[in-house]
Amino acid sequence: MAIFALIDANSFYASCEIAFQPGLVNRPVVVLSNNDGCIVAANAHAKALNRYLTKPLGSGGYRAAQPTSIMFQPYFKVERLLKAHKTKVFSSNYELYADMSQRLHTLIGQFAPKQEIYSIDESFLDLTGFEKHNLTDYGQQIRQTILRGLGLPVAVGIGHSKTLAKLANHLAKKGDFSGVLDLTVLSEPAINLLLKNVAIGDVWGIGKQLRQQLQAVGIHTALDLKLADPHKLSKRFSVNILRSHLELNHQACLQLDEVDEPKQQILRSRSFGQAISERHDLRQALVNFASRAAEKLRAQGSVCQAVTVFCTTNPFKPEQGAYRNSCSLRLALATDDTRLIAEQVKIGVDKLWREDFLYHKAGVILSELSQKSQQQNDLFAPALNEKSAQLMAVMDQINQKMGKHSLHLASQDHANQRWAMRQNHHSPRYTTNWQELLTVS
DNA sequence: TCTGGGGTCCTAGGACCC
DNA sequence: TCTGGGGTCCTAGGACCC
Repeated sequence: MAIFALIDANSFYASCEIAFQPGLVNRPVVVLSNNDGCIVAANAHAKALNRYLTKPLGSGGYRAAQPTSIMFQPYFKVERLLKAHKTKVFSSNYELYADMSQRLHTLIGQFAPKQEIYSIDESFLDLTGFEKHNLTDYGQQIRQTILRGLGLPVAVGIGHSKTLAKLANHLAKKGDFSGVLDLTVLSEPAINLLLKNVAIGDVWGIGKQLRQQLQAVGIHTALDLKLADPHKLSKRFSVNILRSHLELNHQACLQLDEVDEPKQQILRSRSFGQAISERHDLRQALVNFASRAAEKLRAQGSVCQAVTVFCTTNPFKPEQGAYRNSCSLRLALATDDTRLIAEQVKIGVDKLWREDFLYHKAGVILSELSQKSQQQNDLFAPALNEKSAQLMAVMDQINQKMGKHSLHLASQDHANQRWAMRQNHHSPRYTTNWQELLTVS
């Protein structure tokens, strides 16, 4: 029988910050999204502040106020609460988190021949054939290695399917298991007892909508889904639910995905630090996004044939006027040249632009991607330009060596960006920038 | 004043074909 | 007068994930 492990860092972004400022370990710590918009990571001390929050009553007043979570709360709404409890607040420092993530996955990978890097802070391992080891001890070894090597706390969940490994990981974080839970050695009644206490919405793949639909047919816990009649499930729901049902019954439907497939679309979007009211600024912002997207495109060796541009006003301020629109453009020949993509973006901006709106967010999507190495010339399109490839390669090299945006298009106008992100609580890039190394006094 | 960003997969429905 | 049915492909939108 297959055995999967899921290793997952506890509140990863917050833990990365604490790793470099260990004095914070007993204080609430939160990390904010771009623009210091809302809370995207919180350590246990910060999550404990949940008890001070309650959801407002529904408009009918019939629903009881429920405690809610500080996760994903807009920062300005909880700023006072956080301050009152001496919370350390960080803007997101993705350069640091990405570097820590690489180190984390490298360490995890040493514990099994097959690894799937599932997200910035999660890896699956294939532990099939490791049955003769004590896998709980093995999980503890993984935890110790990562704690010693990176100062990051992780939890380890083990089961006969990915869904069960996820679920075990979820339970391992909760307390009674010292960070490691191996379901493969538990009896069926013992497992069922655990599943009975997992809400259906906490099962991997069940979001808000499906949770409500499942609850409506009497499925409230992971155990309910495990014991449900598969025929009834497949009549009423999509194949995903049936798959979850099987996976909860120890039948692995999802395999380990070892190879890192190239992305099928590349998206770069941002909310602006300050709303945009001039076409020139929107164009400048979108050309900047296009430039970053094109870098990512080249980094995975792809070319794109479609460019989509979108923009929207602030959905939280409809009184300022609401407008959102998008525009897709196709290129005659797929490309990875920043200049050609930027050209399309400018055309898109002119199509989308309406006077008298305050633009709050915009983005660029590159799609219809294919591998550059397999690209064919089109009889009716301009021939592939070798100089373009050389120029882009030089641009990428210089920017990698000298820092982002060292070399950019004039229309990006890098010194003068009124719409740039707000980031008032940024920590140093300890591991990726010589100017920002940790100093020890 | 201040509300994130980047992805994948699935499905329904329309266009089109024979 | 009577006006089918089945298949494929594509796209938009919804739902989910972290």
